[in-house]
Amino acid sequence: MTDYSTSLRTDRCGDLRVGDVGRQVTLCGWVDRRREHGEHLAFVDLRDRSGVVQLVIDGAHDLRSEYVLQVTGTVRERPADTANDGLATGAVEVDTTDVTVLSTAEPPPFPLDDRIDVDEVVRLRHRYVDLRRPRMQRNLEVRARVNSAIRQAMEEQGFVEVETPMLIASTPEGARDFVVPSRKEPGSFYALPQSPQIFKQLCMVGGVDRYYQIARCLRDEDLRADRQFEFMQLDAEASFVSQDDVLAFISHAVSSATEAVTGERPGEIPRMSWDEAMERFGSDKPDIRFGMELVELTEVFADTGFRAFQAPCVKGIRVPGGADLSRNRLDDLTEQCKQWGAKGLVWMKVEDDGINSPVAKFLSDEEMGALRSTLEAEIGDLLLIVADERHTVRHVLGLVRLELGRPPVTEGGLHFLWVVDFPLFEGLDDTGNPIPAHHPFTMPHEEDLDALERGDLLDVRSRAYDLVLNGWELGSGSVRIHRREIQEQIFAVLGIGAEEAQTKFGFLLDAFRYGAPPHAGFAFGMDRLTAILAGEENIREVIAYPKTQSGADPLTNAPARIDEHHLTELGLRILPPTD
RNA sequence: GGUCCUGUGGUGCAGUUUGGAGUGCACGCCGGCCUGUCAAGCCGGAGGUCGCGGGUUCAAAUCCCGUCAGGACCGCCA
Repeated sequence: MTDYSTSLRTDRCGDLRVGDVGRQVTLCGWVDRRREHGEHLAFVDLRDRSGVVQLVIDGAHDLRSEYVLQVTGTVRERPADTANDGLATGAVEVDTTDVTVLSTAEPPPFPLDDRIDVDEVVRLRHRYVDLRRPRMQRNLEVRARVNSAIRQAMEEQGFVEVETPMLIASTPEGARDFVVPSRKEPGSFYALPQSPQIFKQLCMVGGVDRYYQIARCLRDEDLRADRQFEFMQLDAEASFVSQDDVLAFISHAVSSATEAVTGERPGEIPRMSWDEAMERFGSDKPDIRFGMELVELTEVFADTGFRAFQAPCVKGIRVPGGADLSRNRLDDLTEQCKQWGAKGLVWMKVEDDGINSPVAKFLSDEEMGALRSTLEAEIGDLLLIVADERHTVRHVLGLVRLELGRPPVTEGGLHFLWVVDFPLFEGLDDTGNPIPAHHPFTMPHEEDLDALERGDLLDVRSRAYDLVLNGWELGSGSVRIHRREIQEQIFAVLGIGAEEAQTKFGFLLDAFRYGAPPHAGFAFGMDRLTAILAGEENIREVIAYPKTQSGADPLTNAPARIDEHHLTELGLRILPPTD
């Protein structure tokens, strides 16, 4: 039990219980609420990180909201019928004899009440006030507990924490780098790390056979509910291991973090192949908390006369009870599907007297029957069908499924999932070169080395894997290539020549010449894991000082201009805006 | 780069569809009353560039155009 007493206080407000009755205590905290009954009786809820306790004050005091107080008094049991069951300290109160105002305060810019959703930019501008709210206190605590549990879990498994630099050389692949100008070498720039990827692989060559780091990563890409410019990853890498070993290490870590927050350890995390995830859920990060899976209909319409269904792939989803969606909503949904890349969306309402759909007249009775039985349609359901190239159908229906079925973050439990057997390449670019799905050091699946040899590149799976939680991609990893000839083969199919490879990745390739162990690793986003465990839809809620969607910080007004002489020193000049 | 939603006293909202005086609700704030409240209660009061700019109109929070800010999403994030 931590001792929270200090020179200024004996106890924390929220810790007082019936067992403390009779004790004289000194407390420090903020005025949460006041209930004044004239000159001779006032109730003041005093709040600190631990919670609130009711002070009973006799005599006049000018105590306003958010004043910081030090009070001394005696803990006593509340009179009969005045206990507050809704409060942890509700059985007691402090009969206050001394009150010292440590700080006065202006009225807060917004109510410190978790029941009211205040505009986020107002909260961020006064984040120091926002952080006093129980919700934020709790989220920061959840975050700290997750961090601690992850560290402990990695260390239990023999991982060594190694710190890697923030000022590094820009690497050409991947996300847009944040850059930092060099003063000593004007015109040259450092990049801030998108991840410690190369450093951790160098650690493997360096004999650190189990590396981990809770690392800050920075990517200059557009922000989202689950993405900030800077974010924290558990980054890990191990030597002399297989994919299964890595999955076990990371499963242990996320299970420990989950247990630390919820008190319950999740069972073994199931695995699903990338192909199955795409076929059944239309996503490589399937949210398996709910059904509405994608159902294959290509065969049903193999000989159809309906032109819109004469496509390489037809799939549908059944929305239980969705027949009451309005025509407007369906039109919006159809429009959205077009924006997502489909030619259109076919909807059918299953009603008492048959199928209600604008396209029903184009389909034969056999097709209708087969459709209903394949989708297991029941009266009151809505059926949504997309026909197109297979990847488009999966993608669009996957988004439709989430749009219509995704539960709130706090519902449906915690469903971790390993997605394995990713393709090595996700397609071909305009010049016919394959696009690596992961990074170019990802080991091809050993069973698919023949296909790689033959040049059937899109059939080659990789030893890459993702960890998914409730439809959020927590992170990804892979077995790395440590053999020179396979690396050269990959570079060759990627169209990267020996010289280019040397320029881009020279120091890693050089390192590999000095004895590279087989190794594999993983990294996952701590903010995302923490948000879901805290029941938040948005990682900003678990970050003390986040940025808005445009990348600004309303608290400090970053980003900001810098002085001319500062620019000059760095050899920089700002161009006029172009438009 | 794109689609959609939001912007009204300190805070949360209604009002915008169908133009007619800044019209309303709740919280907070200020003052008064109040000895068992706990989202205390009662009485009174203050507080507004309806995000900003332009247009239409006799008249704009309301309609139109532009712009800024915030949010959700697509693209992007090897």
